[in-house]
Order: sequence, then C-alpha cells, then structure tokens
Amino acid sequence: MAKKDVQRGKALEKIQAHLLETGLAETGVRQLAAAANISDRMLLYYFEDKTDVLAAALSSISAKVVMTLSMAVPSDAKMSPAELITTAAALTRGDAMGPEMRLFVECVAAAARGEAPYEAIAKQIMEGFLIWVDAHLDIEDEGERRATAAMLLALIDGIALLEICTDEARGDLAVRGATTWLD
Amino acid sequence: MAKKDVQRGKALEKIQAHLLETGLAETGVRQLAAAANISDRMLLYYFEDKTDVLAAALSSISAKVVMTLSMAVPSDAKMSPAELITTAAALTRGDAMGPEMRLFVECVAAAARGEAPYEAIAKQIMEGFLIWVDAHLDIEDEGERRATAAMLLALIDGIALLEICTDEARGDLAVRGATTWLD
DNA sequence: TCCATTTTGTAGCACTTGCTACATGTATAC
DNA sequence: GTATACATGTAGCAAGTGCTACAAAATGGA
Repeated sequence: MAKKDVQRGKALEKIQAHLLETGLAETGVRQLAAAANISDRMLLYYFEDKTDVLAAALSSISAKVVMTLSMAVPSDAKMSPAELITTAAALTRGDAMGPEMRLFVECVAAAARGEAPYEAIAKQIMEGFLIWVDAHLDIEDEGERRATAAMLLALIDGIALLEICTDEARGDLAVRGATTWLD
Repeated sequence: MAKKDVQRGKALEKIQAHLLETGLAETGVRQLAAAANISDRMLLYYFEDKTDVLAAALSSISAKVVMTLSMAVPSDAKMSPAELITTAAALTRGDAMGPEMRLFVECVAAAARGEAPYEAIAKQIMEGFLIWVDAHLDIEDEGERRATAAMLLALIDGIALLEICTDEARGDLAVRGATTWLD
C-alpha cells in the first residue's frame, strides 16, 4: 500500500511539471502517463480516473502558487494599490510564475465550459489571490478595500491575458499605466 | 456555385450562434454540422476543413464585436478612464456581450496552447478592443494614453475572467473599485 | 435531349479517447 | 512453503475524431 502512494506521488510531481510546460493541451491519459514515465495502465492504477489525476495535479500547483505569494511578502506588509500592482506584477510575470498564470487562464477557460475539475481549481486560485491582495492593501475601510482588491485582482489577471495573446511589451505598458493611475 | 456559397453562409450563421451558446466545448465536425442542421459531409463540402469552419465563424463574431463597440459610442467621444471603464463594463458585461466575452477567453486559452485558428482570432479581438479604448481616451500625451489604454484593456478582460470563475457580484465590486481609483 | 458539373448521401478508414478484463509477476504474512 | 494481497504488463473494447472514396441524384447549358 505504501509503495502505491509513493509512486503516485512521484507521478504527480512529474505530471505537474508537464502541465506547467505544456498547459492543458496534452492531457490524455496516455500523454500524462508518458510524462510521468509510466504506463497508462499504472496511471489509472494510482488514480481513480483522468479527472482525479488532473484535479490532484492542479490543486497541488494552486497550493504552491498561494504559498509562493505569501512567502514573497511579509504577512504584515501593507501597500498602496500602485505598490501592490508592482509587487504582484513582478511575481506573476516572467519565468517565475509565468507558466502558472498561463495554466490558470486555461483552467478558467475550461471552467467556463463547465468541465469537470477545472471550475473548482480556477475558483480556488482566484480566491487565494484575492485574499492575498486584500491582506496587503493599506486601506482602512473594508468596503473600499474589498472593491479595490477585486479591481486589482482583475487587473493582474487581465495583464496575464494581455500578455498571452499579444506580447510582454503590452504587459509592461499596462503595468506602467496602472502604477500612474493607482498612486 | 452560387448555391454552395449561400448554404455556406447559412451554416456559418448557425454555427456562430452555436459557438456563442456553447463556447468551444462542442467543436467536433459532427457537432458543428448538427448545429447547422446539415450533415458533416456537407459541412466539409462548404468548408475546407474544421479549422476553416472555426476561423470563419470566430472571425465573423470578432468583427461583430468590434462593430458593436464602435456603434455604441460616438466616434469622437472622449472620456476619462473612469467613464470609459463604466461604459465598457456596461457593454461587455451582462447578456449583450457576455457570451462573446466568454468565447473570447476560451479563444485566448486555446491560443495559449498554440492551437490553429485561435491565436489570430484572440489577437484580433484584443487589438480591436485596444484601438477602441485608445480612441476614446481623453488624454493628450500619446505615451500616457497608450499606457492607460493597455491598463484599461487588461482591466476589462480581467473583470470578464473574474466573473467567469466567481460571480457577477465580484465583477460589480471590481468595476466600483476601478471607478473610484481611476477618477 | 444529352452531357458535364455541382450537390448530396452512404459508408467507412485510420486514428485517438478513456477505461478495463485478464493474466502474470512479486512481496508479505502466517 | 503456501496463501493472500498487491503490483504491473498485454491486449483490447466501444465510442469518438477528422476526413474521404464512391456513387447517386440534381442541376444547368448546348
């Protein structure tokens, strides 16, 4: 029994790396199994079914994202919207979390069409982000803070979207625009 | 020859409606054909292949989106960022353009994984939006206007994303946050 | 009318999909 | 050692994929 769990864990890690590399394009059981260096037969021995594999992998990635965010900034740090956007942009853009953001967008899209594990995952990441933003906003009034947090979250996600289908320069531009206006 | 084109046009319109209803979830040739009330054999008689069908349908939808945007606002109207966000939110959210926005997000996600017709379409819609935003921004300095436009575009897209995977209330909140800060 | 072209249906191919039945190997408990 | 549970390979199924070959029908021009 122990061995199964260990092997399952190893497979899961390789599959996470695979998803971060290739997105949701290659998520067939045979492809996932190949990424984990095992047979599809074994993949479905370690996991209930394909949905179970994806849910586990994506959930783990989402947890790491939230962890990364909270580790990167002292938990009691409070910032202005402009500072927060700058910080968030530095974290989410570029190589560090770029793949995660792309994967996240694909999850949202998959969630939009109601596919099985994606809806929950997309929501999970979104909420995690929102809590992080809210927690570091230097705004007393709760109503205003929540509205600002929602706006900043949308902005961060939107910049990711913008970069996916145009280029990095557009992202830079958007960040610059945000910092000037949100000061 | 004429008949083929006419039938092709009819099929195309039904397929557009189908895509707006169901997103990119049901894009098999048989499913697209069913949506157009023809046999798959005929669909591939009217169009080169599946990619051709989707490219034609999505391209047409994207053109309509751009048209809707430009029709909704006088071409010489200039607005502050806050006014523009309010206007854009009113247009893109809700029943009027909601389906289009959802479809757009799915296109971006598909583009992220490099699938055939989606990359071009996503870019096309994004650029159309950007031009529209830029054209109605009441900002003299070109550099500042372009940065602000990119930021607003990201914000609009981000709000769409936010609404897809949480709910409408979050979108409201984000719009409120945006209008207070961008004034 | 006859011929050529366009339009349409039937059937199917080669491939991928998620998943499973069955058998065999291997380790562990007694 | 033998029984029992776990682990893993081989093979394959039923359904779905995009697409096409072939032939019959409809259409139009001479």
